[in-house]
Amino acid sequence: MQDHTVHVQCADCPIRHRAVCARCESDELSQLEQIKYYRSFQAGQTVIWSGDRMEFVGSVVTGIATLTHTLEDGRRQMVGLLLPSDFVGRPGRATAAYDVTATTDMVMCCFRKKPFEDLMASTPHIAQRLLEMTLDELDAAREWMLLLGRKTAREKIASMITIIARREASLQSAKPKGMLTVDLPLTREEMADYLGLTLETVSRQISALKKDGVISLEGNRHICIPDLDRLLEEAGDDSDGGMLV
Amino acid sequence: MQDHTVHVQCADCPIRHRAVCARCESDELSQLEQIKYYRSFQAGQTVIWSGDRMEFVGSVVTGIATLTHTLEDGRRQMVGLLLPSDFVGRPGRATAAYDVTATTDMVMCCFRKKPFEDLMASTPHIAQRLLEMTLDELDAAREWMLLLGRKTAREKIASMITIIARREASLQSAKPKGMLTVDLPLTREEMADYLGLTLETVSRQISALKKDGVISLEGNRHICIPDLDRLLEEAGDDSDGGMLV
DNA sequence: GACGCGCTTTGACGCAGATCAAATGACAGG
DNA sequence: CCTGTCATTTGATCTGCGTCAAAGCGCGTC
Repeated sequence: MQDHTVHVQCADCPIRHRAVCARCESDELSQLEQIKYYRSFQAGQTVIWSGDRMEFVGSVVTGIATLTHTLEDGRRQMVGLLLPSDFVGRPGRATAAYDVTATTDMVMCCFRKKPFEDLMASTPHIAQRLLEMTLDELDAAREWMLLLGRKTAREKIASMITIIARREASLQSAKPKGMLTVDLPLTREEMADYLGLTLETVSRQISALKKDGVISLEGNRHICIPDLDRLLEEAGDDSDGGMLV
Repeated sequence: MQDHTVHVQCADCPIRHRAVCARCESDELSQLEQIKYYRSFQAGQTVIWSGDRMEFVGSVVTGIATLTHTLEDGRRQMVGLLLPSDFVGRPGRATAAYDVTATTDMVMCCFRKKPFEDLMASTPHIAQRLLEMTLDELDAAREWMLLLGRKTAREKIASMITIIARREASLQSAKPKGMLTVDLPLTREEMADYLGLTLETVSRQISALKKDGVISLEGNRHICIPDLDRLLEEAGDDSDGGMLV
C-alpha cells in the first residue's frame, strides 16, 4: 500500500487535515464532497452516547473530543483523544461503543454513514486509507496499554505531556520558535481519566515535576518544557523516543 | 461494507479460521494461495523481536501467541493475545513494534509482505477485510484499556476469564456440553503481564475466586465456571456482557 | 467589592497491591 | 527413589496511590 498520509486541503475545511479523501485529485473526493456536512459542538457537549445509533462517520476539523468508557459505578476511562484530522465512527457498526464528548468547542466534518459505506465499497482507496489510520490508532492504543498497566503516576504524566506535545507539533506545519510549549486541552479530572489516576494524583505529580524543574507552568493549562530529553527520561519509554502517533 | 466474517476453510489450513481470504470462491484466494507458506514455532519461542524487520504478515492457525511491550528496566505489558485466526503484522510497516512470542506450540500461515501488499493494492476485498479485523482489534484494545486503568485485581481476573472463555467459544463450532470450562493458555506470570499485575497478585485473586465459589480449578490451567452470570458480575462490566471480541 | 462556582492544590490517613521471602507441588532425568 | 528445575501458593511487610477533607484561586455576575 502506498502512503497516503499527505495533508490535504479537503475542500473548504478551515484547516489542513489528514482526511479520508487523501487522493484529492481523484474522483472519490468529489463524491465525498457531495455527502459531507459540518457539525459544531460546544465545549462539554456530548456528541454521541455509548449505545446510541451512529448515523454518521466523520473527522474532527477543529477542537478536541474524547472517547470514554464508563462503568455503572461511575469509574471512567478515556480510551481515545481526538485531535483535528482524527476519524470518528466505525463503518459497518450500527451503534456507538463509547461516549464521544467535545472537550473544547469543536467542528466535525461528517458523512452520513450509509452513503459513506456505499462509497467505500466502490472505491478501494478509502478503505485502504482508513485501514492505515486504524492501524495507527491501534498502535497508539497499545502504547497506551503499556502506560496504563505498567507506568508510575509520574511516568504517566510525563508520557502524556510528550504525547500531546508530539501530536500538537505534527498538526503545525511551522517549526516552533523558542522553548517547547504545550497546551493541555484537558482538565485535571480529564487527564486523570485518560491516565487511570485520580485528579489529586495528577495535580500532585504535575506539582512535583514543576518543583524538580522538569516542566514549568504558565497558568494552569500551558506547560513549558526546558529540556525535552529530561522529560522523555521521566516518561520511562525505551530508546526510540516514540515514533508512534 | 459487507460482513465477511464467515469462517472459511482456507485451503489446506488444518482448522477453520477467519482468514483474510474470506471470499474463498473468488480469484483473490488462488492468488493468496500462491504466496502463502506455513511456519511452526515451539512453546516459548520468539517469532519476532520488537524492532526487527518484518518480512511477512500472516495469521495464527493453531496455538497461541502474544504481543508484548518491554521497558528497559524489565517491566512488561502484554498488548495482544493472538488466538487461531488472528492476524499478525502490519502491511505498510517495515519493522515490528512489539515482541511476538509463541506461548504454546503454534503454526502460522504466512504471506511474504511485498507480494501481499501488492495483492492488497489490487484487490479491494482484502483491505476491506483487514479493516474490519483491525477495527475489532481496536475495540478489544480499548476495552482492555478500561480494564488496565480502572478495574481492581479481582475484576481483572474475572474479566480475563470471561474474555478468554468467549474467544475460545467463538472458535468452536459445537456448543459445549455440560459445565462451562476454560483452558488458560498462559502461566501466572503471563497473566500478570496481560493484566498489569504481579504474578503473586494473580495467584492470590484466583485463589480468592475459588474460595468464594465463583470458579473451581482442575489442575492449574483449567477453570470451571459453575455460574457465568456470577462471574460476569465479578468482572464489573456494564450491562451488555461484552459483545466485543 | 462581595459572592458563588468550578477548577486546582495541599494535607492527613488508609488500603490494595507490590515486594521480599519461603514453602509446596509437579515433573523429568539420572 | 532422589534431585534439580520451574510454576505456583502463601505469608509478612512496605508503599504508592486513592480517599476524604479543607483551603486557595481565577472569573463571571450581581
